[in-house]
Amino acid sequence: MSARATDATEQWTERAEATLAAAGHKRGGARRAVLELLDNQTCALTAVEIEDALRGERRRVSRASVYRILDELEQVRLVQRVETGQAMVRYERVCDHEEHHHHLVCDSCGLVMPFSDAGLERAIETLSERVPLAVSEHEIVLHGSCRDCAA
Amino acid sequence: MSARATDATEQWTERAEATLAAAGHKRGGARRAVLELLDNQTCALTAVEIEDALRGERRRVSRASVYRILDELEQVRLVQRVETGQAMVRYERVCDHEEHHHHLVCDSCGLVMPFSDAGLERAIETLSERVPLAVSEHEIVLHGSCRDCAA
DNA sequence: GTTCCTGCAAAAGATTTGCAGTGAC
DNA sequence: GTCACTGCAAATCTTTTGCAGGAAC
Repeated sequence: MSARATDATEQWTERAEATLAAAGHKRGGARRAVLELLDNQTCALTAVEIEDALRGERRRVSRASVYRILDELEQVRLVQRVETGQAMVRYERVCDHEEHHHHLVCDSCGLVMPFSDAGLERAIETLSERVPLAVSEHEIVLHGSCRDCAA
Repeated sequence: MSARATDATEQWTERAEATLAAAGHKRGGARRAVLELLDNQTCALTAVEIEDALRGERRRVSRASVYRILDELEQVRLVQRVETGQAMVRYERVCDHEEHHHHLVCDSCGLVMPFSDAGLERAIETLSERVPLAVSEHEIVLHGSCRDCAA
């Protein structure tokens, strides 16, 4: 299932540790666990989901550490926030070589799915040059009902 | 400055009260004050900003009421949430006859500005038919530095 | 040995809820 | 008179911070 656990993606964890080391950080077990978990996700997770997943799979990591680690990673652009209007912020890794994507949110059951669209990216790019803001990032969220909930 | 205080927009407050009445609500001073305030905004406000603005301009409204009123208004689609990644949710009125718009957020100073783009809307519309979600709404936020902060 | 990493407990901030009194119909 | 509206205070939930011990370099 997890098509992400390949050489190409293992590199993200490695790259992350290298980037952090270059920024003067030391290695640590909690952060390593968070990195490996994020590296195997297909979509964005909340801090609580990360904490729960780690408790089951790898090693227990305190919630405070999860937030601190996510914050560090966000600052060096290894992860990005995703605001889905669900009261909690979601986070996912950023992969240069991977297609930029956005999110679909089912307002009934809370399901979050990724999607990408070249036409949309083009429109955003063109537009970015016409607005009174030096655009560095953009976030697009489509809300609605997923197939299960719409049925 | 406030180009919104026209007949066309006054109608929003009226329409809102009518919609609420039809849904079985009674009128109330706090809600009226919130409606009138929202009707005169050019962009989205947070609950705290609404509370502060009302304390100065019209009448004091408790924060709990602000949240309750915004929630009611959101449910009947008279206002919509705007997630700008600033820890607090923003709200703005929904106007059928008005151009659909999205938001620019300056990550340095927190400034929020509206913008709209027909090409972008077209791209979203086309795309909406190809995703595994019955899309009811979409939200687009561009992040970056505003002119003052970029200087 | 110094500096970063981590967990725990407490704090902070936004939003929600319970309850009682007031107002609309 | 009944049911909705509102304010206040308390509760809840997410996220942040202070502190102390342990680990990395």
